[in-house]
Amino acid sequence: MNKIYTIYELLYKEYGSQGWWPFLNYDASAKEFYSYHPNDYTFPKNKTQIFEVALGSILTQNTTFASVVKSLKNLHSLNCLTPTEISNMDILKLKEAIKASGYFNQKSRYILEYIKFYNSLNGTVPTREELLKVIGIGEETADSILLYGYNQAEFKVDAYTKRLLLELNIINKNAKYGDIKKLMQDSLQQITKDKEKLRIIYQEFHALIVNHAKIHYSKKPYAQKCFLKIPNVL
DNA sequence: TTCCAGGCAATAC
DNA sequence: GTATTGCATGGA
Repeated sequence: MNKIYTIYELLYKEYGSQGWWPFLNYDASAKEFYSYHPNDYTFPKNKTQIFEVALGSILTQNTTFASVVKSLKNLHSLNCLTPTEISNMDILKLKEAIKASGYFNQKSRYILEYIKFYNSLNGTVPTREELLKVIGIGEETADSILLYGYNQAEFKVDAYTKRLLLELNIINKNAKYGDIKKLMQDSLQQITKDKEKLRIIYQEFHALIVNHAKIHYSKKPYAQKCFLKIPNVL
């Protein structure tokens, strides 16, 4: 009788492993420039990829990842995907490179603020509290960096998560980010206490919600064909 | 043309 | 502490 876990199982059964976060493919023979890695939970492989997650997490704020990929491609073609290289860029070139992701004035600043913070870490894992002090890093971006960059068991809530749970009458409309995050984590911690298993579930679950919501919760009226809404499914 | 996208900070009450 | 507003491009 754990509705949240039931939703996870149903989504996983329907869509399978999502393999988030997508990473730049350094293999020139690869079909996609940015690729997902279903059923492989050994990512990120190195510091470069951890930084890539943070960069993508900032760029994807209120934007589709397809637009983010354009920005990342631009940065890659300029050989500017590392903290040092980005710091040394002309600010106007940086803005131009990330333009496709929108809010380029704000996001260019956010990226530079994050790099300052990132450098101060000296390779250590940041805490959520520290991340939230960085200009441009809110709750979702912090959880995104921790969950997908540092493989920490921090559930990432987004607009889709709230919309889905609202539509399924599991939360009410004034539920805050922290309320929803706690509900998800508390529910899933009933299934296992194993931190590593939890982070994998959190990683897949958020990605599954996004995938499902893109299909059923993007256009109003929502949930016309959402299989989770069928009576007695949950 | 309008609507929305893997949010955040600043400001106003 | 909660609600509103500006930020911006790009695809459907």
